[in-house]
Amino acid sequence: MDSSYKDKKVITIGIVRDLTGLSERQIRYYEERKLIFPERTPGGSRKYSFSDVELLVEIANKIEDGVQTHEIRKEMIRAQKKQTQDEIRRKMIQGQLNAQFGLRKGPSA
Amino acid sequence: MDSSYKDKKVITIGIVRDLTGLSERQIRYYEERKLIFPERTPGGSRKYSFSDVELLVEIANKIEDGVQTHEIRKEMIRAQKKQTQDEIRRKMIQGQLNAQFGLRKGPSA
DNA sequence: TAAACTTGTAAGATTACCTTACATTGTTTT
DNA sequence: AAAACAATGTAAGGTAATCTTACAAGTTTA
Repeated sequence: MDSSYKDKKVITIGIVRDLTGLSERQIRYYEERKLIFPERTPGGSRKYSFSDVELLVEIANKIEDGVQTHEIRKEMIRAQKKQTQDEIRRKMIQGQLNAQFGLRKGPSA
Repeated sequence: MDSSYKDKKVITIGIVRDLTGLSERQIRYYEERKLIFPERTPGGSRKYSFSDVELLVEIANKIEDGVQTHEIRKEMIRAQKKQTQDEIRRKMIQGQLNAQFGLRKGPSA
């Protein structure tokens, strides 16, 4: 529900290289290892978001700490799974509240 | 003092074209008329920010209303001048308050 | 009407990006 | 230790994206 400019995929790989200090080779390799998922232009050029840039910096830090892409991927899946579960719980609680008290979407109106 | 991702110049002209619906010709022309100021890569490619994209949409709307770039530029300069004045006034008032009461930067600490 | 405004289009050149492949160095795994 | 894998560099050849300049054409302004 945030949906700012942060998640819009509009940055080409050259800019990402400059923003992160990583090589294009590295950026493409992390995609190959399924750590990052750029979109593509009709012509095939990669497009990244600012969120992607942030993620790449985190990845680079872990790599520097000796963590392998394989490990990083597992961590990411774990974190993503947890977040999904949290969202489900949150929605369930919201559902219970609505059922009990018939509340509206927000405190307004 | 905002300085989010919104003002970082990271978007190439093709993406701006897609985001705004304008032609590259138009985008470059509005630059020629000093309505927009992209940065450049070392190789010479233009780089725009999300703010630039928003501004281009506003420009496009005015153009559609029959306003000429010349007029739009005058409006922009006027608006910018006003904003500068507002900032000066705000700082002066802040200065007076600090002189009178010796307040800190924020309500924290 | 002449001049300026706005936009399209084309040409030719250059930059940016793509994929594939091979090499290297270090680290696991068998 | 040998083999396999991991991470990265680099090179080649090709395509996409962008750049500047110039001319055309319809519209608006002076």
